[in-house]
Amino acid sequence: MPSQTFLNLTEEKKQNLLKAATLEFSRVNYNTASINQIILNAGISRGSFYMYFKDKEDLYVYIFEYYKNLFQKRIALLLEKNGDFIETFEQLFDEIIKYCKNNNQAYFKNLFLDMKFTMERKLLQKPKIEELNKQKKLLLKIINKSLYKYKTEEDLYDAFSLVLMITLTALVHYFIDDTKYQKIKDAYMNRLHIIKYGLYERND
Amino acid sequence: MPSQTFLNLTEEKKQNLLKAATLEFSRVNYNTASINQIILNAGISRGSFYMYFKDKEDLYVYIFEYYKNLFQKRIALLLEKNGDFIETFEQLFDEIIKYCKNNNQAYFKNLFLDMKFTMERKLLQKPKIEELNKQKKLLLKIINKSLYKYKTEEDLYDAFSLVLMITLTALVHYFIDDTKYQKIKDAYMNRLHIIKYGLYERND
DNA sequence: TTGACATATGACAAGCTGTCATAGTATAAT
DNA sequence: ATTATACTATGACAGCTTGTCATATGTCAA
Repeated sequence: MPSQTFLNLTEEKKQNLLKAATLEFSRVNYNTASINQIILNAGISRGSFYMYFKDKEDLYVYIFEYYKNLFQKRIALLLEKNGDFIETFEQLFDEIIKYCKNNNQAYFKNLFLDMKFTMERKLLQKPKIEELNKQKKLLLKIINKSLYKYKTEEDLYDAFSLVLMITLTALVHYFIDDTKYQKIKDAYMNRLHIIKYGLYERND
Repeated sequence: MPSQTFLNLTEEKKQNLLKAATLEFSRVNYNTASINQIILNAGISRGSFYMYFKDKEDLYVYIFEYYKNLFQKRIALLLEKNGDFIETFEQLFDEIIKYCKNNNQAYFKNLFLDMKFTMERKLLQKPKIEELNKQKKLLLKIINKSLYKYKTEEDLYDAFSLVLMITLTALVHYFIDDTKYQKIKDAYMNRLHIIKYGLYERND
């Protein structure tokens, strides 16, 4: 979380630092990214940086959260898709790829390659528990329960997070070898198909 | 890949270094782990270390591969499970947790928390392509195709990797809050259930 | 014993991070 | 207009990191 000092800064100054940081996180992966390089990019002093952010991770998460919120809002798409979250993710997959291609592609590439399994949880969570529950409730309200076998809220929410994870993995695959969109999309669709109708022949 | 120099070392010396490294990777996560600390633990000189391994990652991967191979061998369990890889993973999940609890638990905790989405691919791959294909072929030979809707090798292999991913995620969840085994196991089983029989009510 | 080769060493340069005493700037109050 | 107060900016610094390299030591064969 950035300090109040940072938040008080003029929009210009804030954007300047965030741009400088994004540039560095585009150049190399998270581990290799250097605060030295960021303050050089931004043209600010070492002391100032530590006035604004606790450390590199603090800054990284802040930028990450921005995009996270951006994509999270698009969950509104659920309404257009009649509460079918599988179809929703299917479209989001393409939207996200398109967005990443047009905005800081290199940044997103490093982001997805650095993406950890633990992130899935971060993506599902708003910082505060009340917020989380609110989001969860909203989601469960929008979801068209009649579509699915599993009716309890817990089951549906877990199914939702499963599809989120599959989507994330597909995005990561796409950014590993960014040439083969169609191949990755097909594999992604296959996985969704399994989720929809199951893998087993028999149906006991 | 360690140098020939390292491989030539006596078993004792090799184990000494690997133990020292595992100790450091147990103490802190990968990023924070320090080569300085490792050579201190091992009682060897800086120069020697770089004689053996290119850098920290090189060493980390080497240790990782050891356990990877260990668990990979247990895929033989498929035979006992009549070629049902879902049931196979179900049991492997418990075996792996048990193993980790009894061996370097802290190391595995950090390993799983650091686990990236890109790892899924590493886990599916043997270094050489011929080896990979051999493994893939073997797998497809063992798998009981009659169980599944999807019959082509590509589809089955992708389904396999999907279940692998779900298992990995469950393991990561377990190591995030290691108290709640039953809760994580239940969620894992739910996910496998979805994979088996599908999520949709209708079946078109 | 000598050479040739493999292995081990630690001082070193170059880089990094986080801190802190100091300096500067803005806003409010007298 | 001047002082007080609070906020903001600075860069030198200590203490850590890594990877390299000239040098030293060990080992085996001729």
